[in-house]
Amino acid sequence: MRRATAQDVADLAGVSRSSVSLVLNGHGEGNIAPAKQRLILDAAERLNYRPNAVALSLRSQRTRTIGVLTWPSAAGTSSLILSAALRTATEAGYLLIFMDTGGDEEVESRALTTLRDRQVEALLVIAPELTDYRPPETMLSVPTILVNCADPQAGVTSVVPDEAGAGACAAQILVDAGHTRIGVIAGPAESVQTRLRVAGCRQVITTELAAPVQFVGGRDVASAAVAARTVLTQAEPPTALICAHERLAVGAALAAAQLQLDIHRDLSLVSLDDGEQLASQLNPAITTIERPDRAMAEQAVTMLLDRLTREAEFSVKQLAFVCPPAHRDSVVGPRLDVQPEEAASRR
Amino acid sequence: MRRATAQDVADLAGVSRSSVSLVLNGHGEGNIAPAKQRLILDAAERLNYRPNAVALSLRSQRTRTIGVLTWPSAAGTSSLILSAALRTATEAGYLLIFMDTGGDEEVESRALTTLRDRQVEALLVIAPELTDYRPPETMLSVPTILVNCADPQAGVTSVVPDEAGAGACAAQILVDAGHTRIGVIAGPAESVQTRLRVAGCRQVITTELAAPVQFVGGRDVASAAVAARTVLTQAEPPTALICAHERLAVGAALAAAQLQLDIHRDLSLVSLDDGEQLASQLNPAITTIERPDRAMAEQAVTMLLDRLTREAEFSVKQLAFVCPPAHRDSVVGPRLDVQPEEAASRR
DNA sequence: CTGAAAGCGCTTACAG
DNA sequence: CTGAAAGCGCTTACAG
Repeated sequence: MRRATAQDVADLAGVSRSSVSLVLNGHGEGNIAPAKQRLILDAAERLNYRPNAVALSLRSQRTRTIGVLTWPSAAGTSSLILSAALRTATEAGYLLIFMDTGGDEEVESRALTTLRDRQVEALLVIAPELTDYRPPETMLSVPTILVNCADPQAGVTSVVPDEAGAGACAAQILVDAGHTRIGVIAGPAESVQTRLRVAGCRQVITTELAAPVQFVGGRDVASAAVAARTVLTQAEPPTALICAHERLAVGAALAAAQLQLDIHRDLSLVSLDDGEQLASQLNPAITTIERPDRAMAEQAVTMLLDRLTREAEFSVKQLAFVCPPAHRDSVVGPRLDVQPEEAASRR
Repeated sequence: MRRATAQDVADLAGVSRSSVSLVLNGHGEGNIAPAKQRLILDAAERLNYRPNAVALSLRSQRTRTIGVLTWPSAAGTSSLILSAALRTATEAGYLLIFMDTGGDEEVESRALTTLRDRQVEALLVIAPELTDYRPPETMLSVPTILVNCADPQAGVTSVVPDEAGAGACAAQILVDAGHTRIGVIAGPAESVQTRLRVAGCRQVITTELAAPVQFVGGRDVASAAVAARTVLTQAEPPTALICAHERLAVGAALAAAQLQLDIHRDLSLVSLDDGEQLASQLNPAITTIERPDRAMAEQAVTMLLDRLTREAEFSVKQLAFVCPPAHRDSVVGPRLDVQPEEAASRR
């Protein structure tokens, strides 16, 4: 069954296509006789008429479509970013077309061509975790925003989490709680995201504490467990741990369990990132510094829409979003081993 | 800078639009003089001409676009399904337009209308975990496949994992290894996915073992840890555990660590699902039954494309994909507490 | 107040 | 061998 066109409506109502268009777009008043308006509305209703968006696009030269490029891969991209971007765009009447690059420049280039052919009005590049992104030349022809990745040359505007700030926040929480011996499960050194988080920790710890801090590796759950075990079994173990990622926190929790260390009583723990809602599912729930995925996505899409509708130029090149702490039950003051005389004096 | 149109190419080459179209679409041979063909090709190249896909769609009445509806929410949807669907569609020259329903029928209905207006040729409905899905009436006008969800009335074709088979497979692995006392961390009872997995386990265990099996709850990491601890500390504890989901396996691993139980030596563990690659990151890596996300997505898109290009009707109403086991290091035979005389007799 | 015409960018018969 | 015309479905000036 073919979809009804404006011509079908016009035929049924006994008027011309122009009249149908006028009435259905709210320009009937003062132009079309009230009786005819009713006729047209009824006919449209009866035929279940809806304008063909493709024809509309060709006519108006606007597709109301935003291309989304996942880089280096769609796998791993935050579904929170996706859903927030989706919702914001939909509410404004825009559609999102997704394409994956697979981290391959050749594929990326073809994807950009396809998107350009489809006349997308703007572009969003989304990365699973903060990385550098070097936009190809062709990208410049359409308003573009990078989400969770940034152009080192700052040629393209980006919306990113303040990862260093997040690391600093984590460290500050522990320092404020009174910890002086802090260990950091740092994660893979080649990751931009991890490097920034650790740098933020280091900054706070070294200035506030003037105490040595231990940075150990860990790239997945198992290796984080090993790293945590190593640092927790040495002579003067840290009283608190910072994990650069929630998976590392799972590893740390595993190590603590093996060592019969209670995460509330014996050891404090702060984790960066709770995108997978893993850290918050542990017992006790781990205090985390969250990545503002929803806010970043909303901001990016909103900026794009503003640019498209109001022709407003982007006023900033990089927007770094604060990562808010979620205080849970894994942080308390350091455990002071109670001395007999001290205990006595308390009475 | 405006994009070049076929008219621009025609003007530059000094021919008509028709000739440009003919040559650029490979119908030049025998129709257009070789010299003119060269002229046209050069002009197109010089102007960086690419046909406008919107105009093409209007003309051909084909948008080469598939709508993707995430249900009940985009958050949590497997990025593996997304990336596989993306790749398969892209390779065939099709585009994917995503819309989220947020689990709201009103929103879903609006999304379907929008997709219909945009003239999508087919529809994919994707769920984060196996659930029932009742397609609204309006859906029936375009070829549709449900991925990871199924229509109880079987009105719409669906591609799903064989969750019961996955559960059975997990149980069989432990039975084959010689375990007779098996505990199951079952997960939330209201989840279709979980219910089927547990039913599969139960089936195998009760027929193969004629031994009682313990099913305990667990809905997240923390509660799974509690459940595992309960079952492992009773009088005759199970020698092996099945977790209906990898998050539950993390909980079980935590409980085991607290109880100083070694997952290889003292306790075997099989987990369903490794979509987040959590179970495989533990130490030892946990044997899992994988969800065939990639295969399901490829199959669904391929069926849709076949239907669109070859007009082939769907021949099956439901495709249940086998969930393949990934054997790792968490399964060995049950630990037989070595009796002195037994040990002696072995010498 | 209303219809005929033009045009968005394309391709495919159809004349010549 | 090549160009003019028609038409996909729409809207917006423009005549009347």
